[in-house]
Amino acid sequence: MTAESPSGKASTRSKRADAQRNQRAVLTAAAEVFVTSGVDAPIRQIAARAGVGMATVYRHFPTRADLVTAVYHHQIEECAEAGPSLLAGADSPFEALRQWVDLFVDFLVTKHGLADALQSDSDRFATLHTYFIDRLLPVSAQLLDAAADAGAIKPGIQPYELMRGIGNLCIGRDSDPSYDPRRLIDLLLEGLRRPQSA
Amino acid sequence: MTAESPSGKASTRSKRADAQRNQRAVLTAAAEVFVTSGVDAPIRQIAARAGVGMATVYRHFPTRADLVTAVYHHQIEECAEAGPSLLAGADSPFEALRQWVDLFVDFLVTKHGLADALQSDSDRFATLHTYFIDRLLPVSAQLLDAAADAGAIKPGIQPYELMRGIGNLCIGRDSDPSYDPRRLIDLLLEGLRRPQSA
DNA sequence: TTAATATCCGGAACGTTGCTCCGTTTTGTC
DNA sequence: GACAAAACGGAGCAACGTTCCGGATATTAA
Repeated sequence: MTAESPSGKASTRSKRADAQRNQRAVLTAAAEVFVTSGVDAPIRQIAARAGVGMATVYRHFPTRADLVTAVYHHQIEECAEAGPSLLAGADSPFEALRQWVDLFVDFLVTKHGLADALQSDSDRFATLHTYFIDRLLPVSAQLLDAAADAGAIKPGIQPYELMRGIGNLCIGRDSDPSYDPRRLIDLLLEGLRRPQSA
Repeated sequence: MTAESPSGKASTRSKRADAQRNQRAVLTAAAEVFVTSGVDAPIRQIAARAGVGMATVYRHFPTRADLVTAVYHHQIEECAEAGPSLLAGADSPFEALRQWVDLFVDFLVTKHGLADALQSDSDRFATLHTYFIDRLLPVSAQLLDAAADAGAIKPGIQPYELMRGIGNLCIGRDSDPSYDPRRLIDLLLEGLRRPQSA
C-alpha cells in the first residue's frame, strides 16, 4: 500500500482528502468499539465515535465484514505468514502445526465475538468467512500436509475441517470465563495424531 | 385467590381453559416455525401462526429460551434417559459414550440454529443453556466416569467441556452442508482415548 | 340465569438496529 | 471565484423485541 500524497495526482486516482480522513477515523473508531462491544457493535455507535454519519461508514465499508476485515487485516496476515516460518523453525511438522493453531486461537480468542461471527449462520459475515478461508486455509493445508508427510497425523483430515473446528471451539469464550477452548483443541490435535505403533 | 383446589375439576385447576388452549397453540406453532425458520424466528411469526397476540406468547413463555425448552423438552429427556441405558447395553463404556454423543449430535443437528443458540453469547438463551447443563451434564458425567473407570479415556476431561465442545462443533452446520461436525467430534473422542499401551 | 371479578387477550406503542435515500456540503480544478 | 464531482449526514423506513393497558372472557357466586 503506497501512501501517495494528495499533492499531485499520482499513479491511481486517489480519494478525496476528507474521504481518506474519514475512512481512517472509522477504522480507528471501529477498532476501539470492537474491543469493548465486540464485532457486533451497532454501526451507529462506531459512526458516532468516529464523528461521522452512518452513511459514511457504509460508504467505506459496505458490509460489516468489510469493516471487521479491515480492522484485523494486519493480524490475519501475521497469522498467515507465521505458518511457513513455524514450519521451518519447529522441531517437527506436528509441533509447527500445534504452535500455529495456538497462534490462531490466540487471535480468535482476544477479539470479542470474532469466532462467533466467523461461523455465524447469517451471511452478514460471509465475506469475512471467505477472507479467512482464502488467506489461512492454504497455510493450514501446508502445515497439515507437512505433518502428514512426516507420518505424524492420520490422513483424511481436510484443512477446512480443522479451521472450522478450531473456530467453532473458540465460540462463546467471552461470556464464559470457565471455558477454555485450548483444552479441547489439544484433544482434537491429539485425536489427529497417528498412533506411533501403527 | 386461593390456590387450593376447591371442588370439581381435578387435574388442571390452576389455569383458565382458554389460557391452556392458547399455550398449547403457541407450543404447536413454535414447533412448526422452528423447523422452517429456526429457533431464532420472530415472536410475531409464532404468535401469528398460533392465532394469538404477542403478549400471549410472552405471558406463557417469558423468554425465548422458555419456549425453546418447552418445545424440545421431550427430546431432551429422551436424550438424558438414553445415557444409562446405553451404558448398560453397550459393549464398553467408551462405546456407550460414543453412541450417546451420536444421539446428542443428532438432536442438535436436526434443530435449526439450536446449537448456535446454546452457546450464544447473548443471554437470551441463558435458561436454555442452564436446562441443558442441568439435565444432560450429569448424564455425560456418568458416561465419562464409567469410561474413565474402565481405563478407556484419559482422566481430567470435565463433563462440561465435553458438552460444550460437542455443542460448539455443531454450530453452523445448517448454513454449510459441506461441514460435518461428526468427523471432528470423532477426532475429539479419539483424542480423549487413552493409548492402549500406556 | 345473571352478576361480579379475577384472569387473560390483542395489538398498539416504544426502543433498538440495519440499511438507504437525497438534499447539502466539501473538495479539487480551472 | 466558479463549477462539477465526490462525499457527507442524518432523516426515514423496515424489522424485531418487549411492554402496556383497555377490553374481552371464563369462572364462580348468588
